[in-house]
Amino acid sequence: MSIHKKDEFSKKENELADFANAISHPARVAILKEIAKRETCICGEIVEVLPLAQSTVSQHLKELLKAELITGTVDGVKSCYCINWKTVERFEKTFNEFFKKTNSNNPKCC
Amino acid sequence: MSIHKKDEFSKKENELADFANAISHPARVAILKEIAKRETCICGEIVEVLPLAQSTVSQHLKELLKAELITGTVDGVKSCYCINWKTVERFEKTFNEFFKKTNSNNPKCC
DNA sequence: TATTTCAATCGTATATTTGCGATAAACTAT
DNA sequence: ATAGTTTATCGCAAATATACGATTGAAATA
Repeated sequence: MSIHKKDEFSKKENELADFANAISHPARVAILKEIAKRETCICGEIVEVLPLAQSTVSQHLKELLKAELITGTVDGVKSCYCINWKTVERFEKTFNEFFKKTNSNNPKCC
Repeated sequence: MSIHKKDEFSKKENELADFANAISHPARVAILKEIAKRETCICGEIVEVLPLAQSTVSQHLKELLKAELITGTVDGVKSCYCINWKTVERFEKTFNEFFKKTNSNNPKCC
């Protein structure tokens, strides 16, 4: 928290960076894809389709939860996960807002 | 390259993760913002507006270049940088494609 | 009740990222 | 030629991230 000077940057900059960080690992992208392709929540089964140990997958799920990209509930012995579309849309909006402000085909650019 | 099993995941998953990784640090977001807000390329001046050492900023710029998020040219003793809007748009597209496939307001979700 | 199953957490090893100062390389100005 | 600018790179220290096996706890089942 001292060498990584996150406090020196604005809230928006950190928000965008944090979100990006959540999907900055192929395993987390794969997990999201696996959850998103279902009609309902996914209960269990995530570990089986990933080339990673159960504890590792659990850690990645924890990070996705922390970023509020997924929601989780407990169903008996199983854990169920869903995409949190609200967060996905919020990121989309923040990203577009951030990058769409300026001229995207400036001839004066190098 | 062995402990981080990136090879085990698909090309698209890695592409999305790599892009996200490039903007997963507030300093890099701040750098992009600084470059994007100009009408033309930014030559020099980046270091002054960031709370980081020159060498650190240079490293972040290198990463943004690697991700092709910015382009760089040399103008005498100065280095000029521009946003590579093509990459920004490609990410936007990949991201939307990835997340828009499924129902975003599924009542069966937890 | 005893056993099995599922998933979170702990402990640990290794790899990567972040950050800075020092230096180098290349151009500019005197 | 010399001195000053600007930026990339090197070398290092510290922080984080990634991955796994082992363990734990809680619920399901025999």
